[in-house]
Amino acid sequence: MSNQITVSLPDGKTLSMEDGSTVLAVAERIGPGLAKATLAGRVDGKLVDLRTPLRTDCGIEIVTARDPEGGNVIRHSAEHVMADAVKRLFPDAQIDAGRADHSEKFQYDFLVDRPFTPEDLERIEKEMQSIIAEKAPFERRVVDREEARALFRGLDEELKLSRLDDIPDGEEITVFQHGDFVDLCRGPHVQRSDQIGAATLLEVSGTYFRGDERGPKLQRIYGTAFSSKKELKAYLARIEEARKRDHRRVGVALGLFQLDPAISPGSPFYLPKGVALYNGLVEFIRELYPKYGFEEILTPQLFRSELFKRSGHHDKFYDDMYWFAGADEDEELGMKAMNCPGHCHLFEIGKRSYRELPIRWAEFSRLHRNERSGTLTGLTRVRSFAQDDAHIYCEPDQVPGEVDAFFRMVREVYDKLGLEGVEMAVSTRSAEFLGEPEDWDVAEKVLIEAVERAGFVCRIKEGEAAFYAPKVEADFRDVLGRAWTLGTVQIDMAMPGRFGLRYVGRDGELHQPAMLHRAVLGSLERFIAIYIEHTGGDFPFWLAPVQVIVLPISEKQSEYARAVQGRLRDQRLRVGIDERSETLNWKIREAERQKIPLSLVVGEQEASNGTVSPRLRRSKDKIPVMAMDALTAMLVAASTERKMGPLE
RNA sequence: GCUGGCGUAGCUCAACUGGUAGAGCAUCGGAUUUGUAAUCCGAAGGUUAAGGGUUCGAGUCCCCUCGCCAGCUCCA
Repeated sequence: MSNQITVSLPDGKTLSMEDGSTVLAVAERIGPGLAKATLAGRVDGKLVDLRTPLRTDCGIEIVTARDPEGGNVIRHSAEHVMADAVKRLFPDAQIDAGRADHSEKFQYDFLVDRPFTPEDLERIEKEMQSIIAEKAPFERRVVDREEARALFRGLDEELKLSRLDDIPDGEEITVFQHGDFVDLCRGPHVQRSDQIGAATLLEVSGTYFRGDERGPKLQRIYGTAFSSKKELKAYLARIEEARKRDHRRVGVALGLFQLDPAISPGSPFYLPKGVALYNGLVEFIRELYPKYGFEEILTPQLFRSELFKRSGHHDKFYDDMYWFAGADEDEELGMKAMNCPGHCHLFEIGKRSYRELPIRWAEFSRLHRNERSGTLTGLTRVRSFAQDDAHIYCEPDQVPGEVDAFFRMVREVYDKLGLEGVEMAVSTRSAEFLGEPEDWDVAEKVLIEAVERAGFVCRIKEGEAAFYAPKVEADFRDVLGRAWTLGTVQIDMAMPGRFGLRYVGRDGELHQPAMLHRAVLGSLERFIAIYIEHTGGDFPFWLAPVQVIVLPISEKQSEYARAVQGRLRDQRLRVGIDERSETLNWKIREAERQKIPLSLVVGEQEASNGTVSPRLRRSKDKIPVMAMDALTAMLVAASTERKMGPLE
């Protein structure tokens, strides 16, 4: 029994420990300070509870609050503390299960006879504070199924008994206890409750047991916890900043769009400034298309359902589309929800030769999808949208080159937009897929290799692909650390076959082309929402709805100010003017609030010598007065070369 | 769709346990003619989301419709 195992530490040192020692014991051997700070361990890269006995030689890292995983351990423990607090205050409540999710929140579901009120949350939070102050140690126990069953039966925790039954035979069953509260749990957990430095409850919402609408209705409480009050404060500040940047608020404040869900749910009404932004993005992509070999096409908005039967959408996507009865008897029309069926049909209309491949067809048409009402959110989830969509038909051996070109375009576009830190995620086939498994293996491999060639970080999302294609998603993390999917490229395994697409090859025989779907910005609506929140409305100069505003100091300079505006407008710049009888200070304040990149102050001096006094957004730095000729040339260059700032 | 929380002026928000619907910004009018982030005065703006009910009296309580927000396979 007293065999020794060897554990190696991150710094290369090794320790000889008794077989069955815990992570905590290792930390204690290293030093008392580290032992005190220990929250969990990483054994051969895998997160484990600090009480788990070590049975074999292994590499160990000690997880403390400094480790990002440490926060998750703290939140996972705070979740138990919250459930404990609820049980103390509401002894009849049944516990279901909790979770520390990826967004720095934790949650726990309860079966109670009435919904929790905000006052209840305050009481629960207070109770949590006293549990934390009790410095209750967390204990881990391995139990067998019968013990666990007896335990939760004794506590009248029926939901928990049901959860227990979900655990497959042969799997180790562990429970964690602190004070009198015991829960079925894998861990890992903190040593004592006071390692939860700061915790607060955020909101309550309803949910269902196992997400099943027919099952019991539960109450879910959300909270968050950190190792220190300072971190909690920073988190709350981040939430507040996100709230301020909410595109629904900023979009309306900047006069970009209006939403009227009562009149058209899930569809934006774009105002002129919003259209400037929308068109600016479309024109940007459109301008790059010749370089990347794309041609734009336009296909109908309504198709007979025959088309969607061929594409498979009538079968797999029916409820997500809008359908109409046509004028002819039995005619069913489907509103365009995606461009690909129309593109495939267009491909098959002509006789295609290998000489014209790759065919790269792009389309910016508006699409309509019947999204469930509860899922609609601002511009991020809408029923009416457009994509910078394109489909590529090529010979199979041309696929890797096309995927490489996609990544080049993604990089160019995101760079100009100032989007950094994009990661790629390859989704592999799910249980339900069309086509041959061997073809999928090849396609998945092509995508992974292309991501690596392009030098992006590559993650794998097992089983997350759409039924017809493995895909790569460009995941972008915004300034607040939230991840969003932007562009995507997919290799279609189904549609060329379903449409019977053929081209004449070099050998004179008919062959089936490979087909790619790709979008760089993805949905323009979603992109605009994300971009508003990322930039806070501070758009790059080339994209700003109003690029320049002219600010005459008094009405005496009106005429000159209009001349300045006219001259810049002649160069296709978007230029406003503020001729109101307000102070200069007020006009500048307004220009700042409207996030206009450049203000041009014109007073008596400027008017008399043909100059302007430039003022950059968010900058107090003095800029010397500039002559109109020089300024005009500079602004035109900044706009056409798509620079971030006007005077770069 | 379902669960919970909500819905007051164009926007942001007030209105004690049911007792005369208010403020700031925006808008309009007037004064002011301003040199780098808030000039002054005044006016107008509401069927309190729609409908129904309880009450002497409803923004407030109840019912219903519409809409918004958060969440809704992913595990103890």
